[in-house]
Amino acid sequence: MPARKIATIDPIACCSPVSAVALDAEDAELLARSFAALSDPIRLRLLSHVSSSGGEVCACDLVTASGRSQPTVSHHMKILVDARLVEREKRGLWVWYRAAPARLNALRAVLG
Amino acid sequence: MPARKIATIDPIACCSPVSAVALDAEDAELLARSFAALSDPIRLRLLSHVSSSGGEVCACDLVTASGRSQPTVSHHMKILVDARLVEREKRGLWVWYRAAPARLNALRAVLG
DNA sequence: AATATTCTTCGACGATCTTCGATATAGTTG
DNA sequence: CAACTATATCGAAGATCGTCGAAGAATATT
Repeated sequence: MPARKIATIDPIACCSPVSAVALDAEDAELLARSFAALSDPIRLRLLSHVSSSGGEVCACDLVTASGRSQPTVSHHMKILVDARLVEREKRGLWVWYRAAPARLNALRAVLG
Repeated sequence: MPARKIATIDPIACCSPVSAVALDAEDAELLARSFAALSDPIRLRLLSHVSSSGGEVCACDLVTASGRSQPTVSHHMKILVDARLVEREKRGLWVWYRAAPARLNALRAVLG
């Protein structure tokens, strides 16, 4: 089995490992966007907070935990949701976040 | 064995997986800097080019392969070197790069 | 020594990012 | 319906980033 691309179509696992084949421009763009979501310390702590909670975390809890303003947390969580690293569910007035490990697994696969 | 930190001292493998324990500010800062090195499509392609070559790649080769100016490539390669993702060796007039997989492995461990 | 070559650093410009106050939106409660 | 609450969006200020031409540093050649 040649070490070619796994599946260019699949937006979750788009690329073969970095060390296997040189990335084309489109895959690089997609991957860079994902890693950009992880390139901010506040976002990493927000993601870690959600992931390590085991279940769901309320947005209001993230505001107090991160020490940033509410609009700032909302902005960062939107980036994490758009990157498919966390899932968002609104129930009543509150918004609940939970980890979406599939994309993290894909990124891990790309790294090696 | 509790799922605490692996080794805060080690700059290579600094952190336990994101999903295990909430990151502190210092670890998040260090990790964010590493992921930031991967958050640009040009850098991803440069890294991929070096990693997939199997051995060493000359800087001049990277300029033609990336389609960017020579100072821009030098700038990006410096970021990758500073992030310990590639190693640089100067021999005569030429600069050679090779992959440094240890840091990539550490980042992969953090992701899961 | 003088010249040529390869790469790094500098300086600058435009684009993007982070941040937060103010405001808008959606949903609840009286 | 009106008041209230949790979150999202807007607008702006300041910081950081990507980019490249120009200049500088290191090394080889003649």
